[in-house]
Amino acid sequence: MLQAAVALADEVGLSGFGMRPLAQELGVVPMALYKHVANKDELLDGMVDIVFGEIELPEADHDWRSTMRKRALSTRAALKAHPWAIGMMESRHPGPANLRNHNAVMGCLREAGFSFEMAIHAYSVQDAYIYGFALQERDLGFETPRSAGDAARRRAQTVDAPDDYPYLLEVVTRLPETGYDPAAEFEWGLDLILDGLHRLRRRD
Amino acid sequence: MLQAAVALADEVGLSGFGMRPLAQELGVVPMALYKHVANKDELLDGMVDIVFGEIELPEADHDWRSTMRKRALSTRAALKAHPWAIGMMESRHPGPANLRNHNAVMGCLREAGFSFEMAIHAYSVQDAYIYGFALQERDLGFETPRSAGDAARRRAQTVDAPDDYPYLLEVVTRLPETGYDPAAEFEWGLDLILDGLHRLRRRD
DNA sequence: ACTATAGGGTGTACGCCGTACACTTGTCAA
DNA sequence: TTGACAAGTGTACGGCGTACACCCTATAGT
Repeated sequence: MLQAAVALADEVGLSGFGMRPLAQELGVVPMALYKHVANKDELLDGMVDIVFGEIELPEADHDWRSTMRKRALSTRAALKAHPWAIGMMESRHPGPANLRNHNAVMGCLREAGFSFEMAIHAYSVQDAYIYGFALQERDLGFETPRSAGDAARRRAQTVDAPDDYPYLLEVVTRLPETGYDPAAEFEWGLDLILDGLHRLRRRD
Repeated sequence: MLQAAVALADEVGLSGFGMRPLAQELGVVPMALYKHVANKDELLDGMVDIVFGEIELPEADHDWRSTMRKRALSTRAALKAHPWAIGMMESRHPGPANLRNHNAVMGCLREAGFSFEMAIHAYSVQDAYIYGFALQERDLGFETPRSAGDAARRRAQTVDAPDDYPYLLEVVTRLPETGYDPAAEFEWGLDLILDGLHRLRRRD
């Protein structure tokens, strides 16, 4: 049932998702769902934990940097597959997959020699970047290099007086040419952050 | 009317916000609102642009780094005052304040000598971090040092088997002691990113 | 073999939501 | 005086989450 709920939300988005559509999908009357979950909120909790379960757990036998890098890419992949989850990953009652994930990430940093304060800093900046990037990617519609250009052009056409915004104009004209690649963009920022953490850590 | 809508959303949150409550607040019947906006979506567009309007515009006469730092702090402040806007800043039809803001940020970077590609990178990583941090701050309930500790403790109590998650346990026990300060945390990550950009820029 | 129990599905109904559509009212220009 | 137009009103429809009472069926205990 949770699987069906996730699949439905993937298809129709968060706004189209609900108890009644889900019931229909399962060939059942809406109230039947309430035999398995207390309410819609609890259902969403379970769905978010499924998404957490799709994120690769950090493994202990690599260096912290490549481990963190892998889990960042994996997290982005999960959020890309389930865009409806982006705003809910940290806001809901945490499930077991959520706890395992956070525990493993924190464990990776601490075992790598990060001080407690430093580990908190590192965790915070990485997660903020990952979630924020996923949010932008979803909202701006920059899915692929091609669609990024299309989205940029579409935005440009809705602007009344483009000449008032010369720098924006440059973006929407040059971005399609240069072939913006969201995956590469994500890794660029991620590496900038990991570089920064690497440098600061050596100073301990 | 837009002002009233923003104020109401600030009070009751996005879930409690709607045409009917807003109409009641204004002492008017719900359908009266539709003389001023086409629908709820357009209303939200306007509200988001008000939030954009509260973000200080970068000024041209400072160096790029302190300018970007100021606008990041200002953006966080606006998002903190209007948490309901966090997931909507880049997803809706852009209004004039939005365009002015993006144009000014891009202009600051380009005038400071960033190449086009580099400016895109810099913009992307900064905005992802700002929006992501705001999202986490809202969802985790880390408003002040004190409430951050409370939130951590509360989370800890809802976990079934805390001993399975030793590193998580360390977080929820030590965070309240160390006096986690979200504002300081935000600036820590922001400076890490700005440092990275500064270093990369010199290499051009 | 008979019955009690419980887990899952059903049907109805209530109060929310956004909003389409037809109507009234107040104001000001021609 | 009249006509147009901006602003507010009332009713109604279809969708939502879900409370509550009911039913069916499979199993367990006697």
